[in-house]
Amino acid sequence: MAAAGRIPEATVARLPLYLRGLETTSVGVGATVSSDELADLAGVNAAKVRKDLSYLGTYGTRGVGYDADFLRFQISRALGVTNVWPVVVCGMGNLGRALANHTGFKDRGFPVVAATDSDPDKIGTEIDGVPVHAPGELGDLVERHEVAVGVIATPAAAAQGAADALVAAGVTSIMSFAPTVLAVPDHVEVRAVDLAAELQILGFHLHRTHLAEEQDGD
Amino acid sequence: MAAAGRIPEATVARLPLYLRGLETTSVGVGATVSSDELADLAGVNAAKVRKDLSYLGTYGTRGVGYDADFLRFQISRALGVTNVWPVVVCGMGNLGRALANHTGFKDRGFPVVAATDSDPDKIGTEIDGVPVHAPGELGDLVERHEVAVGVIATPAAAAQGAADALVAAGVTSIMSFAPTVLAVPDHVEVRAVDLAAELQILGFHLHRTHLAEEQDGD
DNA sequence: CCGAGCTTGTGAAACGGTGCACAAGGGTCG
DNA sequence: CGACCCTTGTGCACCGTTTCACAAGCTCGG
Repeated sequence: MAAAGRIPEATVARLPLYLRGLETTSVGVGATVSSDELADLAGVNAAKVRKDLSYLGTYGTRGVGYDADFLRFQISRALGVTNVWPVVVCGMGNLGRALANHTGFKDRGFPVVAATDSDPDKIGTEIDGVPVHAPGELGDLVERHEVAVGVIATPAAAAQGAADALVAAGVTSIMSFAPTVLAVPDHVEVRAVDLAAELQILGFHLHRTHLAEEQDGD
Repeated sequence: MAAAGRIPEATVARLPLYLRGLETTSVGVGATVSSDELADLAGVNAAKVRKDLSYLGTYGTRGVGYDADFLRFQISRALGVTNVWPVVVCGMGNLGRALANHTGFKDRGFPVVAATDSDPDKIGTEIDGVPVHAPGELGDLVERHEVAVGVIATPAAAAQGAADALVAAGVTSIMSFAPTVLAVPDHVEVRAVDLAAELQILGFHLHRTHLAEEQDGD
């Protein structure tokens, strides 16, 4: 299996979990992890770990495991974590503020360098150290800070406008929390996170087990 | 295809999107939607819409489409949206506060009735109308408010403790934002949302296209 | 009442991902 | 130095999901 062939999307989605696992456990230099241990750290099974890592290259040693440090480096490299991708947050409501201040972003190479909001009271201020600008300045902001990723945390009604502005400014990666479908060109990648939808999926299963219990119990 | 047979997990995950689509477009009583229109509203393709809806039952009319109101009702019923599932938020940091105040939750049947935090300054206060309690009171809170869903928005280190407390209190549905694997019994369903991991997936593709451009361009 | 036109519902094929099971191969100890 | 142990890497079968393609079936106009 070639070192840098096509990596399946499902594998890409798990690489951050492996990396997280390797980084949260303080392993000494030269220490090894087995696929079993890494599986526990990431919450998947060992077969998947081995198959996933095999897409990156042959970095393990049979009978021993993976050198933790080396593996961390290789996953980081595959993910491009060596780069720093500046982020702009559109919409500084409750969620936007929380995201702008989220330490996990900066820690993993995604510093929030600026934000936009349509509220005149917020424009020109700094919220938790992040300067808030008018939506119209998005193009400037992207260019000035070499923004690579846009996070949309506006109300649903404003989301498409924000997306359009981001795309116009040349941003090709968008993470959207707005409960809405965004229309963007093909070369732009959108990851939509609908928190309420997520809860509704939990609700579906709750509902199911409730029904089953009623039918069963009486 | 039976009306209430097993619904594939992938379909369940899309039902909230269909519902969202139907609710955000103000369709008159008696209006119909075609699978094509609904596909646009939900951001999927028409074939998937038809297959998904066929798992719920035969609610469309050939040559016409689906009665929008009736379909909305049927999807709601399948999802159990008629029920209200009270939510408790563990960890009132930036993210927890944003979630507790998220209107999308209450609007879709998931009112945040209480929160916990370990900060003594917050315990006993109300944040945006949500009373904050000590983590030790979780059991009481769950019982008193008939909490059905726990949202974990604590730092990673405190997440397992919060999960344990929720499980001990009888909660079987957990949505976790902590970048950590949670160990829970089999009957407990966890949906883990790692926001930084999400960005890293975007970063991977950014990295990829950057590499391709470099190799291509010079 | 019939035919044209449209949209659903659904077999069936294609696809991607998962998990098993085991050969390959390095380490270790006697 | 050889036998044993251990863990990786991977071929393969399986499964859930997606997509296609088309028959079934409804509506409407003539």
